[in-house]
Amino acid sequence: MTVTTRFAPSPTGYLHIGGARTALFSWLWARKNKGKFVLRIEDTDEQRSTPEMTQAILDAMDWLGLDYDLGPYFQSQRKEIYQEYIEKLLASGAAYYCECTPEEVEKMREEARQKGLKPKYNGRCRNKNLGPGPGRVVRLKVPLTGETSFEDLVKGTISVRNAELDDFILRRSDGTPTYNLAVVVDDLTMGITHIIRGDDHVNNTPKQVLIYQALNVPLPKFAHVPMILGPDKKKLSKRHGALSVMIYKEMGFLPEALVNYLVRLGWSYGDQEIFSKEELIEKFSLENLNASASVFDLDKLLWVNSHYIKNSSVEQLVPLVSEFVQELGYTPEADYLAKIIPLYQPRAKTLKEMAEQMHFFFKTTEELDYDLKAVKKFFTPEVKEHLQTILGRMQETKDFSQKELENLFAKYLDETGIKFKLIAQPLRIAITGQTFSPGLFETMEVLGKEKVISRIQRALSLE
RNA sequence: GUCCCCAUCGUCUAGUGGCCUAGGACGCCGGCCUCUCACGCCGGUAACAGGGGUUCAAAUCCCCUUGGGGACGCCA
Repeated sequence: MTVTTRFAPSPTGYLHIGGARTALFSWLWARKNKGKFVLRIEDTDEQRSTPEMTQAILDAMDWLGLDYDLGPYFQSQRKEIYQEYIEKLLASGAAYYCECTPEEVEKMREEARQKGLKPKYNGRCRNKNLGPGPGRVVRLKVPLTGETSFEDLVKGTISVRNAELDDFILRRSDGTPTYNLAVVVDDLTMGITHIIRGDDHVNNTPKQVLIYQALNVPLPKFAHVPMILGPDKKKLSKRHGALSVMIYKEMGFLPEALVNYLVRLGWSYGDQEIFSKEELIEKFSLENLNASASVFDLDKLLWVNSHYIKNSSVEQLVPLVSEFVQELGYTPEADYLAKIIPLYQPRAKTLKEMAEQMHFFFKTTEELDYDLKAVKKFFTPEVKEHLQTILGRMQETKDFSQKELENLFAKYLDETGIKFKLIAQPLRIAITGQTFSPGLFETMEVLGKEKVISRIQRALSLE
């Protein structure tokens, strides 16, 4: 049987970090086993589901590189199939109609709570043999005794006493199927072999197992992956910021970096930290998934991202960085950007940071803002004299390459006996306006003779 | 409240009864490199939640406690 996994988000919100990770695990498992990955949109909650959210989820998966083989299927378009299965359950006596109103059921729950028990429906209509009728729901007749258990691929055996469960609803009074019914029917009819999903579904699983059993069909394999927690160890939520994965794109993360980080969060392969996608497909396994929840650590993500930035090719980076640069209001030529990017690859943690740091490459000499405090500190009369002389020599140079510039300076230092340190910072301030930048010679070469000279001139005339 | 799940450095983790004086990574601290900021390199800091068992031997197995998370909808 071909391994088939699925990702089944409900389009009531953006694709968040936790969802992205389970999608990733499902995708990896399918790819590793040369199986199929199904995308299913669980939009049975018509009030809260929107096409915009569906599109946003699709976009996010696309950004992460999670391609699917089948789907997207929409639960809203599969209503007949659910009805068919509900009828089967009704016909076999595994399910029954219930006429209790929501208020009545709430009362039962309240009574149970009073007694310190788990709030449940008390099975009042279980033996009434009711037929269809307005306002009536269909409930599953769950065994009163015994227990329901299943093998979880990450957590081991999980079992619940049936007495803990109640006769939950399969079909609402408006005729729509509930989540638990729809999931089982979908997973069954789509041939899902491995259900890899979030931890928060563990409690639903016994109910679903009961439906499989009532339908008299074999169980798929289950793998419940732990939740991702915020730094406060609470479920990751809006107040931890950055919920949607697309926000990470906006923050300047590379999708490969996010993928790498997310996989390593809760999964490991010895001591290895960096994995290419191909390597992940080869090495991923459900057994190595950690059973406990893990805390999202932005610092480590940043580190992984900087690794990927260092190891990306300039060609890959140009279009990406270009977007961030444009956001800042600059529109450099791609060729120019391609020369600047290598200077920042070793020093930037995000693409956004990269774009922000290179601003002085895009400004004209007149637009450049000088750090006046630094100018005051470094531009002593002696230094200005040196810069003046060097300026003259630069003007005479034809070749403004890094190598030629290094020669020019070496010669000057040799002649005057001064240390490079004495003029390095002043020169940096003169050509970048600030006290930090990539190496001076690389910077000057990329900036070009004309700009370098005009900037030194402007800096010298500042005070 | 009830049920389910989980528990190694601050964080992600290695560890599947002896290789553990518990390894790696991020972070942090210190040093080196150096034209600044970074990168890089070297070194350091820091953990088996607690208590009982089982065993010649336990971070590893069992039980209890504690702590954390999740679920208890005609939401998904």
